[in-house]
Amino acid sequence: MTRKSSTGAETSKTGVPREIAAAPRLLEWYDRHRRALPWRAPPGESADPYAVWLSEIMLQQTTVAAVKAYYVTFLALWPDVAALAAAPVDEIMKRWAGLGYYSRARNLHACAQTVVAGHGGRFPGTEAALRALPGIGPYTAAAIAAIAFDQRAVVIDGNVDRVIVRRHGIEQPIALAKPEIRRLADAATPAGRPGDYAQAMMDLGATICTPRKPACVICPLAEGCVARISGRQEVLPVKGVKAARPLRLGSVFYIRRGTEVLVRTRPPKGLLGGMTEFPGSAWDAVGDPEGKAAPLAAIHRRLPAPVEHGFTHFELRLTVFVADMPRKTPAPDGCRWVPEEGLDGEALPGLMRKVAAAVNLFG
DNA sequence: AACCCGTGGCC
DNA sequence: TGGCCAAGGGT
Repeated sequence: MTRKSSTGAETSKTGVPREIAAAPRLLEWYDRHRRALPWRAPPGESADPYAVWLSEIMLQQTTVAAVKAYYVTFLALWPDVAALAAAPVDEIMKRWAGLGYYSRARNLHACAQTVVAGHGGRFPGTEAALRALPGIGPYTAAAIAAIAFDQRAVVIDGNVDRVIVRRHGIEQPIALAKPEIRRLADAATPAGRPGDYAQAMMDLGATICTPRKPACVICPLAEGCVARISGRQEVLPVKGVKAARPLRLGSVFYIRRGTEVLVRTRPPKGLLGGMTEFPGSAWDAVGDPEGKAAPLAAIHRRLPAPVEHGFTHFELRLTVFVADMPRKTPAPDGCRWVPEEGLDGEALPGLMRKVAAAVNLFG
């Protein structure tokens, strides 16, 4: 007979939690349907900790599709942790440009240097030691320990959250259910093939137990899934209350000197930390509609349409001003001239690429 | 604990 | 079109 335990976990007639029995089913499915990804070792081969680490950092809050090309480039430029540690951080920022969450790039470099200087150039093989490295949090430490070092670690990412919430019919928002999710994930994690199990959960979440329209009909874990049985697979997980995204305004100045353009480097920490930008005003509720924040006194033309960009927690609308300066105009303090042709090679974030594109279009 | 931190693709 | 979402970490 079937009953519910106090945690809400389904139990079989033997009293064994279904999650334990589910692992072999999941691994069998993984062996047939695993995605081929550039950072994955072939079946049966052990993964390179450096490759696993690099991919996991890039994949933090970032889609597989966006990561692939960056990963291939990084691995070609810096094939091992020593090479990455020896690279100038500016070069890493440039190659990271466009991928977002730029503190990851700075931490990537810091982590590589720590591994070289403090661990003899080899990644530590325990979850606790990995967790102590810059840019490696609970998820990434567990993932590397499991995938690269074959250790039984409880790997919980957004996919695992979603799969477990559905499988157990948890009706609370994920943020409130974290402790229970952790308990259930721990109970479900097998001792054998921990890396494959972790990646199987991610593949399941990415291809079958997707956020929208999950493909329960072909799901290897459909049996015993509370959400599936109750028809609530498209309702769970319940979403939490989202904070409103305020609008911030500002100005940005695209100032040319012949074939060069004026740029500066943002402070190392905070939004777009360490990245290159065109000079401009602060971003606030008021903005700079008249272009008073111009770094050089000049005749500026205002582009007909502002550049808009969505960040995680606010929306930005930038008024773009364009000016042309005489050949020998010196760069103001904190700014420098760079060839327009070389902008692609700068550590230019997506927002600033939008600005450059708007200038090319209108000005 | 609650914010802060990018970007592109999806429907 | 706009809100949602993606292999989270730092503070």
